[in-house]
Amino acid sequence: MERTYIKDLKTKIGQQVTLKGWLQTLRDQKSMQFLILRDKTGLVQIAHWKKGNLELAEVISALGTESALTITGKVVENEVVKLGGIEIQLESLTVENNAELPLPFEPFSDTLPDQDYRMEWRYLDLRRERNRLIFEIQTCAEQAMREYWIENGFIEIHSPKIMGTPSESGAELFRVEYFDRTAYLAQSPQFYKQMAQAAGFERIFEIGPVFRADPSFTSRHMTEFTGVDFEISWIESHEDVMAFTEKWLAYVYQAIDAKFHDAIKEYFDVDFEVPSVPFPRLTMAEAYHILKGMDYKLPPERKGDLDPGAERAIGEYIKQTFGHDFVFIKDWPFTVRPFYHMLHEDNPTLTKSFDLLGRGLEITTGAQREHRYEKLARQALDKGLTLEPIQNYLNFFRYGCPPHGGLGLGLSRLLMVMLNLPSIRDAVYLFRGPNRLEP
RNA sequence: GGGGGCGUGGUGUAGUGGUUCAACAUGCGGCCCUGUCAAGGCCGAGACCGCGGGUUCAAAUCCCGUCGCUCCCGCCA
Repeated sequence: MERTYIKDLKTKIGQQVTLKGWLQTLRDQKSMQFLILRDKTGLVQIAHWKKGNLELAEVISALGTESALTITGKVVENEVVKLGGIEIQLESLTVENNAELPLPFEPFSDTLPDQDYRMEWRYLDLRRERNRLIFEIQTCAEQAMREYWIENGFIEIHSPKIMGTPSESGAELFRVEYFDRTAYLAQSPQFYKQMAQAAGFERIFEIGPVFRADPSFTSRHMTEFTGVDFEISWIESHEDVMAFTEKWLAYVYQAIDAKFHDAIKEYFDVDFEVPSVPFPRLTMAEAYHILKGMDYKLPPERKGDLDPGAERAIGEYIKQTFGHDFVFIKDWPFTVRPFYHMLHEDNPTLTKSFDLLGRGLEITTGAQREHRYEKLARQALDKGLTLEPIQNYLNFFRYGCPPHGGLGLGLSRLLMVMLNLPSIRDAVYLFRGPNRLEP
């Protein structure tokens, strides 16, 4: 018999249906048993008169909550039933997989175990609709990103995650055995994205894993995460990248708003808003001026940079002044940027780069890249790098590479901002950190 | 890598020197209840208070070390 979803039951009054789902609650009384069944569309009560089928009553009595069940019964209206005024009169029940008792924890309890413990039993934690919703929203976000890219002529690439040479810095790379050599896990698709520019792809994107060997113990870092990257050729400056980014993100927010606005309010208590375009922009110099006005004292050793406290302060300022969740901070000093960011012609101490902050959290770094071989090599040397290890990268810029720029965005960080999640561990399917390799 | 906080039955918490300090909630087991609905009632099992050492007549409670978790900083997405 064809499966019916719980949300569709009101159209099936009087009919026999088959439901599949999990046992949320069992109320086992003297003469009756009430089962609350949950599927991804809702909850419904199932009623069973014990004397009608004593054998079945015994099976039901032995069920553990969270057991996976297939049940068949007749849909009846019953005003007495508080759960939607509908119930199923049970006819047959199959235990697909009984849940052992006791459960490691009760996923639907008012008080939940701490996050680390829940991670051990992540599949139980994910049974709550609030958690499943995060990944439905992530799916929607990725689809909207792709739609926007594809409509704008982008090509999707999948760059390798195993690399032979440390690329950007080397310090944060995981080393892996590769037959009789050492290889490294990619900490960014940066160089491969740029290769696609030299290849004449003009506009490319990639959504894929990124590995960082940083022993970071914060609520916003992971050693493996999903990076969202794109790169565009023939730009005039980083302003073009920012202009594309804000329209792209607004499109993503629109798609999510259309589908999940009410659910986000219900489960995350967030009034989801599509951000207005353009996003506010601040130069680093302006950001410093604002921080000074707010009496935020930046540690002196952070010259030219922002610390997380400063980012939160700026986010707060932007929210109050412009009512906006996002702000581009642009024109960062070369001292705090990688060697491949392009310098301003009229002020070579500053780069044509930007960060995007969402609610005071850094979710993106982008820039126009330096595509002129001599200048790029000079900048690498100025950063104290030697050219030999990055020669393959430098070669991209020898045979007609167009001017280009792009960005990298942390997918889980974007979800944190969208849903106001307190930790990135809420926003990722399975967390990987310095002390977390399982499950 | 540096700093702060926390660590009590399966889970979440209370207790912060002794005398009802090992408690409460939830979950689990049993019994009861004419249809319950965050079900309810009664009974029961379950923690040597992370681990090691120390102070004290006396330690879950104070001190030191250690491990684990967590947050902040550094680093970044």
